[in-house]
Amino acid sequence: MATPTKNILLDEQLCFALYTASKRFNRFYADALAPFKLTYPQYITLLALWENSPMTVRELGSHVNLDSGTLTPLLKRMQTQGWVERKRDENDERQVNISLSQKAIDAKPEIFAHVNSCMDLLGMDEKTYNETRNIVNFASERIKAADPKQVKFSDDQL
Amino acid sequence: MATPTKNILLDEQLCFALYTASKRFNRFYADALAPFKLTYPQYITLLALWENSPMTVRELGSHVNLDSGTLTPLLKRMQTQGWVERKRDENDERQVNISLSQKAIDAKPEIFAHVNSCMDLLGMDEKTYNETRNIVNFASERIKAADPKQVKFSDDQL
DNA sequence: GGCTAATTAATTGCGTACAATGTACTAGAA
DNA sequence: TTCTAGTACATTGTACGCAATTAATTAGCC
Repeated sequence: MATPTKNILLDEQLCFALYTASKRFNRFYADALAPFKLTYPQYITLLALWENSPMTVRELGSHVNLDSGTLTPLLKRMQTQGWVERKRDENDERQVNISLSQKAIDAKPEIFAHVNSCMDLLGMDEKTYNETRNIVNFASERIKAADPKQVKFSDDQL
Repeated sequence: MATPTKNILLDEQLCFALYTASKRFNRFYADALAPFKLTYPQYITLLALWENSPMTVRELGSHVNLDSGTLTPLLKRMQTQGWVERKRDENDERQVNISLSQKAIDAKPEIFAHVNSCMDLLGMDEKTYNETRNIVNFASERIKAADPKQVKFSDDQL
């Protein structure tokens, strides 16, 4: 006889926990970043650029795990709002270099200070925060490595 | 003097870890659910309905943490594909009752079995899986409780 | 009953996500 | 040099996610 189908409850799912937590953080940052009119993906784009600017769209995408289909319109909006500049590379015209605007450079301390103030609301000490992140990253690596396409559909018959 | 602005590195952020893990799980499930032509939000909608059907759009939304702006088009697509039925309540015509189709009831064991097979790929034992979920949920509750809107923008001057 | 406030979905508009495709460009082989 | 891959970005199409608005209905109050 087939293995009895284990029931799957929504609230017991790790994926649902991550999905929900990610959405909540998204809303949290939407509020925290509202004074600067930045969205969360725009904020992480700035974080990446503050660490290293300029970068090509490709380099940027590898840091924030987004492809050009997402980044191109996002960066155009950020350009319109004066956060970044987009310049096609003179040597290799396939590439577009993304650099921080003066506004973004100037706003960095202010944004950091405000975001840090908001983070204090979480009431998580540094140890808990770091442990949580490490555990999430551990699971994340496992998910990344797994490839469901290799699971034969007939496996349900086991 | 002002508190020195602590630097914020992308890879050290809990939010980024959750954001990335959530996207990876999304892709994981996109592959795992491909044989059934279901997306991840559609799958959690089915999970909720398998636990309790029918439900109104509002009840369903409170289980999966989505509002009608997301659910209405999602449910219409699921109706088109034969997973659910949508019927306006006869007593209170403001409400729409969502119920499982026979197809969804019949497919449950098959979907559970296949998803469980895919989950085995993660190579996480039950203890690790549950601990990870509990830690994520703990952080999630903290995020939910925090309200950045109450942080005065002048806090950066501290 | 008739008026008003609250409730519930649906709609609209904007911003991601990402697969698939298109286009411009570069570089290496014949 | 011409052909051919390969690379990098842009575009298109589909599907969320959610705030804000609208529309329909119900319920409370006089």
